[in-house]
Formats: sequence, structure tokens, C-alpha cells
Amino acid sequence: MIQSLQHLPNTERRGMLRQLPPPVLTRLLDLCSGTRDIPARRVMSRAGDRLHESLMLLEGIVLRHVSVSDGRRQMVAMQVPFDFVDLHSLPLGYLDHDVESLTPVKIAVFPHDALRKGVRTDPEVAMLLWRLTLIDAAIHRQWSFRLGGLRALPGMANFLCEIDYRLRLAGCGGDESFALPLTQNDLGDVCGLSAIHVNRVLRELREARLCSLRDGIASLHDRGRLRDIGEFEHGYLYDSMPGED
Amino acid sequence: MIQSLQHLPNTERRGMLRQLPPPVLTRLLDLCSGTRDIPARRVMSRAGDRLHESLMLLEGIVLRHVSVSDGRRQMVAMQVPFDFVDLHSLPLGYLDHDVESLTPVKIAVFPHDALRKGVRTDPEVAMLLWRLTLIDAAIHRQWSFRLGGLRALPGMANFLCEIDYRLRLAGCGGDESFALPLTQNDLGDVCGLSAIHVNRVLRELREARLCSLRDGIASLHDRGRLRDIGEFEHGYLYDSMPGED
DNA sequence: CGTGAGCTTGAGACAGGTCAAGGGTGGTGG
DNA sequence: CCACCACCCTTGACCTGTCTCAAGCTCACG
Repeated sequence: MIQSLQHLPNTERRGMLRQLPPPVLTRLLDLCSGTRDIPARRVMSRAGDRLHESLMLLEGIVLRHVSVSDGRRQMVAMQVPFDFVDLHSLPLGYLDHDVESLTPVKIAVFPHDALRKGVRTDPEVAMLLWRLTLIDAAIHRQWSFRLGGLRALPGMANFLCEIDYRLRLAGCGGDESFALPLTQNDLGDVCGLSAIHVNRVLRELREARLCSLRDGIASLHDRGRLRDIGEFEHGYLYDSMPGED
Repeated sequence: MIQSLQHLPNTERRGMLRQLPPPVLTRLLDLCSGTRDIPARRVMSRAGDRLHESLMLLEGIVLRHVSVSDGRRQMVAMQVPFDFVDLHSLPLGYLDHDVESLTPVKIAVFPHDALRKGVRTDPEVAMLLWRLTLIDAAIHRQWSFRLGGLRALPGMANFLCEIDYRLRLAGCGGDESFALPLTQNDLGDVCGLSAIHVNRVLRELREARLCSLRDGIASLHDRGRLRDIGEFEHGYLYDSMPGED
């Protein structure tokens, strides 16, 4: 599985991996010890756990969230295929949030020992891993922007644009629609809204023929307007998609 | 200035630098090309600018924000002394947000060429720099938590606790009060509130004898209760302060 | 001594939360 | 097989936190 990734031609490589020159990619993938499958809605690690491996997502979606006192959770990140999920646990040792699979998930396992050795002996791999975590941080900033700077509807539009863009980078998006099995409750945790208000916002988006979200399938009918409304600019993802400006 | 930092005894070292073993600190500071002074309220760099050096804050406070369509700005980070301000521009090349001095500021300049050489030849320095940016990312997550998960008053309490904690780590906090020359407008941009509502929240905090903010001086009268209300836990800063659990 | 930036307060509007009720669907156990 | 339950979606009515608008205050600075 992992080995097959190295041999994809450049244009076929996916997600964050698209950024890597092939030799570096090979050296990175050599540090992987194997793959693992995890069912949906499984807590993969908890805030404060000492971790000794980092995981790269190969299939499925992973959520990262912190819990709020009233029982709600605030989502702080969402990982799509070819994202590292918890690479930051390597320098940090433990995480400040929980990690949970949304769907059934396939992951590639990178033991910290191997990664540490890779970082020590291969500056290019080190720089690459660093860069990946920095894009993660840029996404965090965009989430702050969305939560603090946008109203409910633009915020939802912004989120859908981001996920659409990232899933298509990862090769998981269709032309119009993609799988997004988040409940309205989950979306509330993402956007800082009550589930009921999420429902109202989705209805508005649907009635404006902008996008719809049904049975775990998101369909974006008018990406242009959705991006305008959500003030979405993909620059913060530090990766331009072929065929878009 | 920079050189003098290396010779501080361990217990005297400040802010993020406290985490470094002295030899690594020395090697890092060797990469600094000099210092620079910048007046208050000066835009230091804009989103999208190509940067060729990174800055470590030595004195003063720096803000990082993105602009919203309606003219507001959303603050995405705030740097205190001994934080790197834009270290992430080294692997990323450009930033996705603006950087602005809040107060007059003294910075140490690290040319990217020097940093790149340091990273390539010194894995310990590389790991350290990586770690610093990861703590930045953890702070971003806390800001998402605050903006999406907390109401106005707890959010403000949370922010004040964070800044208090970080300023004291940096050796810039008194027992009860510290300098925080943010206007209520700025605080609104931090917490995703209108300036007017910031005013009301501050009044509530003052009348509850929790804290007050006047003439650019913040005074925390009851840190314990403030932390409870703001659901503040310092674990995400990955640095325990001597004398606090 | 005027002017502007920031702070303060009140009144009214509106976005979003809360409560309550009902419907659909899939899973489980009798 | 059906009954029941859990979970999710949907909608309506009402409540409240926050925004907006408007006015007046203070203080630093020209």
C-alpha cells in the first residue's frame, strides 16, 4: 500500500504528498512501519496521552476536537487522506486534543523512533515534515478566522469550500459532490453553532441553490458564489490545484 | 543583546527559550544577524509578501491578523517576548496573515539563509525550531476553542489567562498586573466581538472583581476564578511554569 | 480650545440558542 | 415478524446574547 505510493507519477500523487519531490517522498515512506484499519467513530487518542507513533491518513476522515465544559466539543481540525493526523506529537510528546475517526479509516504508522532518526539524518525529510505541520497551523488560523470573523452562513460556506478543496487535492472529490458523513451535530461542533441552527443554515444554502448536504453527500452547486459568500481563498493551504488559477 | 541571552542561568531564561538546553540555545542565537527596533502600530509584513528573514521578539507585543470583508480584522495570534513572530515563513515562503507591532518593539533578526543552514547542519536546532512552531499551532487551536466553544465573557477570561500566563513565562508579568495596551476594538478583533460588547464584558468582569483593564494595564484580581470561568488549562502551552503545578 | 480616539451607556434590532414536538430510519430483541 | 429504541433531521415558538445605532464623556495632542 505504502510502497505503491512512491511509484505514482507526479501528477497522480495526492493531497499533501503532491508537494514532495519523489526522492524525498521515498525516504519518508521508508519510515513507515505498516498500515492499520480503524472503524468509524473510534477515539484514536486522547488529550494528554503519551504517543510513540504518528499516523498518516490513507483513507477516510479523522476529527480532532477539544471538549467544552457543557458537554459540547469544539472541533479544531479535520484530516483528509494523505494528511498526517498527529505528526506534532513527535516534537511535543502529547496532544492537547482528542483524535477520533469519523469514517472507517486506513492509516500508515510512523514510529517516532524512525521519524526521529529520519529527521536527524535527512534534513530534507525534516524540512518536509515541518512544512506539513505548518500547513496544519495555517488551517487552524483559517478556522479562527471562520469562527471569529464570519457569521453562521458564511462560516458554513467557508468550511464546505475548504473541505471540498482539500478533498479534491486528495483525489477524493467528484465534480459536484463528495462524501461528508458529518451529522448536523458535528457541523455545529465545527462551526461553533447549535445543531438546530446548522439545520437552518443548511436549509438556507439549499434554498439558495448553493449547496446541499444529504445522506452524507455534500453537493456544491455553485462553487463561485459559495467562495464569495464564505470569503474563501485557498492561499493558506500553500498548494495550488492544477487547473485553478 | 542577543549574546547576553546565552549567558543567563537556566532559571533566569525566559519565555520559550526556557525550554532549550544551553548549548542548543547558543547555536540558535549564532544564527541571528542583529536586532532592530520598530515603532508601535506599524505593519511589519502583509499576507503574501515573500519573506527572507524571521524575527524573534525581544521586547513588546506583536499582533497577527487577517482582514474580514466588512473591514474588521480577525486576530489569529499575539506574540510576546521571546516568541518567534514569523518563523513559519521559512518553510512556507510567505504568510497567510498580516503582522503588526502593537507596542514599540525590539526584534532579533534571523536571515532565512542562516536558519536553513542551521536546520541542515544541526538536527537539534531543527527540532527546536519545529517545536516552537508547533506550540504556536497549539495556541491557534486554543483560539479556535475560545472563539467557537466559549461565550463572550468566558472567552475574554480565557484570553486574559493565556496572555497573563505567557507574559509571566516571558518574565513580563507582575504579581497582579501586566501591561496590555490593546484597545477595546483590538480585544473585539481577538474575541470575535464588537467593541461595544467588549466594553460590557469588561465591566462585568470588573464588577465581579475578577479583573480590570484600564489605561493599558490588566489586573487579574482572582486568577483562580478567572481560569475556571474561562476554562483555561495551560497544558496546551507545553511548558509548566515553576511554582505552578 | 478644538478635534479625534477611545471609553461608556442606553435602546432597539436581529442572529442564534433553547425548548418542544414530530417524523424517518436502522438496529435489536422479543 | 413486529415492537421498540436510538439517533438524526426538521420545524415552530420563544428567549437571550450580541450587534447596531446614537449620544455623551474624557483625555491627549495639535
